[in-house]
Amino acid sequence: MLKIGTFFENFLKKDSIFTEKSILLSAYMPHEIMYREEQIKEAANILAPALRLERPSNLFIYGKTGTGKTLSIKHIMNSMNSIAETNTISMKMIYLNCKLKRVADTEYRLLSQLCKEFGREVPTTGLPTDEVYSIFYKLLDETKQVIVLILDEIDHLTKKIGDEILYNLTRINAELKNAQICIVGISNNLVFSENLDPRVKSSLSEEEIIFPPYNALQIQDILRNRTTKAFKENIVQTGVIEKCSAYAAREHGDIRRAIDLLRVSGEVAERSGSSIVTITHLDEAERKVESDKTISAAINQPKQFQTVLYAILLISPQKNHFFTGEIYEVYKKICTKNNFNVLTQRRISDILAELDMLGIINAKIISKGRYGRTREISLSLEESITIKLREVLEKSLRVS
DNA sequence: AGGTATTCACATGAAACTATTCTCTGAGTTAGG
DNA sequence: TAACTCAGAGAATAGTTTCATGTGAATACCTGT
Repeated sequence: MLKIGTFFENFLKKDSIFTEKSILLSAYMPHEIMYREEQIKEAANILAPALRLERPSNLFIYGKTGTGKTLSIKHIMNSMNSIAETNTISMKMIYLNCKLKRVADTEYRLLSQLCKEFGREVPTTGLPTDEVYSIFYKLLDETKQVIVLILDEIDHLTKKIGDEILYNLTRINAELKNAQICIVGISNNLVFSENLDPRVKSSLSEEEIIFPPYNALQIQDILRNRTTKAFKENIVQTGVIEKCSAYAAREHGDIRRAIDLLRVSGEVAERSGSSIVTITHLDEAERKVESDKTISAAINQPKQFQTVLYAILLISPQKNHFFTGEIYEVYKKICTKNNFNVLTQRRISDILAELDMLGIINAKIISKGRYGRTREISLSLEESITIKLREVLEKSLRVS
């Protein structure tokens, strides 16, 4: 039997192929941002008046995931905030991610986060929203200042609770005597503003910047740059970076995925005791990233989601596509057998739509003429993932 | 044959309900002066 | 009398249910030839 102590000692002795793994984590902030000079300059130009305590134009930033939007704006924010601090300018930029669950994904929570930024804790519940509004107004208007409010993933916010807050926020300036507020919205949905209240739309997008996706060559360049910093020399075999960026370019130029993939490749290589990262490791990493993603997506869903998904997994070996009604029958059986309470078909319909959104299943609404209209559903996962997922769900739901 | 009407099996929407978590308020209680 | 406790009212939120309405095309049913 392996002594666990020896294992750790060996682990320590074996030197890592990484020099600085944190460089490949998504939280890493590089000092320079490659291929985004233009966008950064443009954004900086628009926002710079804030440093002279003039209200900048509201700004809207579009671009798909992993095109450097968040990174660039944070970069600008950091430098502007530090300049404001050293020169004692009462300007402040605040970054909020509207997608984060239980942080800023509702009107109330958004406002309470803002209050918190100004050093005033607001209870998580129990207060009327109006109250939080007036607290925020008061805090804001206490001093003469310019606030730049960055709302990342703003499309999630409006999808969930509508555009009323945005309207209120854009209108807030008229009621403030001392302070001024400027809104920077970031969205990865390119047609986001289409279904926005026209008043909000016009005032929010006084200026717009579009972040185009990186092309394969740019991704390669960025990956090389990171590789030299993150790995020891000559660790990453030639061809790995090229293939990695090809993967990412295929996925609409998502640099985050490319970097993730590179890091996991390194981890895979390290775990298998290899001293170099090869293409085989990369391939394995791709599978791993993919399956980790779906499994963690599934496991983080509520019980009922998992039950529905489990029902789908039970049907899928028999047919390659099936309908809402069939799933509902199987689902009901599972529930009664295990003493879960059975939800209505209406709800299951919504759950199926969400599973589709998550990319776990593939649902298409078809009409079978005389025989009704329904979703035609198929599982969009590889077999190996399916098996793993089934095990995970069985454990989590305690069924068999 | 060709055209129209039906009809199925859900989809989609809106509103209302439920349970949980949390605050605020004011009445009642307690302990010390 | 000040401090404390505790129940009740009110909010926010996630997850549902209830009720109502919408929908695409395969079939049933006509119609006139």
